[in-house]
Amino acid sequence: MDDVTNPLIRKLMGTHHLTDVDCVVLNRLCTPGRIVGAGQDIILQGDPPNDLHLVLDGFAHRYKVLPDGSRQIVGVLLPGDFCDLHSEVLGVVDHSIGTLTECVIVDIPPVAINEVIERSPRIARALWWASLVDEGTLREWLLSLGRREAVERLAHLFCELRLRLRSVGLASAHSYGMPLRQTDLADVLGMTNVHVNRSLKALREEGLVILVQRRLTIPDVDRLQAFCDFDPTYLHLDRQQPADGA
Amino acid sequence: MDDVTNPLIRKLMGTHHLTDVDCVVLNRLCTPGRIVGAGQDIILQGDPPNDLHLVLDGFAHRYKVLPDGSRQIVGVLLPGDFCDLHSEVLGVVDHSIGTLTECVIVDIPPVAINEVIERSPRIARALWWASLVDEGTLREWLLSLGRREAVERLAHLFCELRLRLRSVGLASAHSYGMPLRQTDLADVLGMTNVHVNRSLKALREEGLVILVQRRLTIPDVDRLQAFCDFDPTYLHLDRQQPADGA
DNA sequence: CGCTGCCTTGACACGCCTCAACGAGCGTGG
DNA sequence: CCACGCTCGTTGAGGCGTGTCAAGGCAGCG
Repeated sequence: MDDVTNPLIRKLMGTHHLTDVDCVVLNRLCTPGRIVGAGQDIILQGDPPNDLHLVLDGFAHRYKVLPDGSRQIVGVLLPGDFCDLHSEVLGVVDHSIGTLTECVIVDIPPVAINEVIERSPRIARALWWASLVDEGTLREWLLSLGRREAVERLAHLFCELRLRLRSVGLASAHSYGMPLRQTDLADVLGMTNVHVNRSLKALREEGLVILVQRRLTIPDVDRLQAFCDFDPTYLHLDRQQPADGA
Repeated sequence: MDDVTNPLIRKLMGTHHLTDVDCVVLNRLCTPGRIVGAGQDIILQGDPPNDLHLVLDGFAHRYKVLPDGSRQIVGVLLPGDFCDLHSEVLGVVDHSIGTLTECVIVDIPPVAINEVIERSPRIARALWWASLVDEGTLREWLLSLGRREAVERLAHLFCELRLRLRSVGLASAHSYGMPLRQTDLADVLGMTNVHVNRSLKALREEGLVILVQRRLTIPDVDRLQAFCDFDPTYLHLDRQQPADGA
């Protein structure tokens, strides 16, 4: 039984081998977390690159807005997820990041990350992996938005969140806390809150999900996954081959 | 006048400083290109990681398919674009890659890339940048699919391709070769070929684009960009700060 | 000459959006 | 203690955007 409370370490160790020293280093990286209230922005589109940010607790989101005010969420950030591992290389960030619930956020100066990466090739590789998984998730979302119907999109998202939350110990086999409001779900799935409501109703009436009091329960995971054709490959949660020493 | 014919180098030099040696190294990396016919697959979903692939000429695409046979294109690969810089880290690839037109493809063994990256921090950074731009493009596409109407999506794609092709010298200010068929456009934009046809007609009748004989002309770029609210920031085509030596 | 691939157009159906109203829960203040 | 306002969820009616199905046109090509 490992008493890992740091979600980043927990996530990475699910697929990668890390030494005790690696864990200490990562833990130190995550030390001073600050609390950010729900619905606050952490980074605004157009900001110059600055400290990196890591979610230690709570739900956050990447989003873009159109001039007419409509919002599209292009990423849901869970505990253990980096917000902007890339901003230093890209320069001006091209999307905003904000909290969905109250969060614990760590601000990390770029130099600190660079040091860690240079010292431990294992951590470097694991972080690279995490960033590539994020990219793979974007591709899967694109498939959902382009080719799946509303009900399936919703079911697919629920399946994804279940696995991602499990990988940081925040979901049991059949249920997890789901703090997103229907409006948030709508902005993730490219639809309206009204239609999210109806789709949710459809899933409920099929007995596929139960969502009460911000807690989602999936009575029969296999059935839900079959319903929306969920294939978890894109999350790459299976253990990686040990990297041959650099 | 630089006689750079290698699209990868041309793309990277648009935003990054590379030394002459860097260019020689990159050129050597791209040497034996092979011709692949139109409509061929280069990588299939589920393949184990193998050589990396780079497009030297022609149009290729990343795509995913659903069990019902519908296809979603999750990336258009132009000359100078890597297909799978990431496959080694992720393991099993989670999407397929195929050609849209006849292409020249280079197969690069992972070790060769690693060597290059280790020797030149400038190249390493430029390649990292390229990979992050791809990710930013995914986010912008997600915004399009989720929150823009069909006509705007189409116009937005045309604007994006114009800039990306310009960065490798394959587009003039107002026009470029556009080999995608309407079915391909449909699979990029998450719609049907019939509706692509109608949207194209709408753009044509507005005088916003002219598409004849696989060549796209944009009479008034500003007007088209305004029409679909195109903001090129996400392509990060502006010159990067010189990286401070690692 | 008749394929075949791609574009084009029309009629109709359906998924999802819009607008609008109402209800439940909850903190706040009189 | 209850009225009040607020946020969020729920539901209905009607309309629009896009999909589906089907037919025909045009160019390239064996």
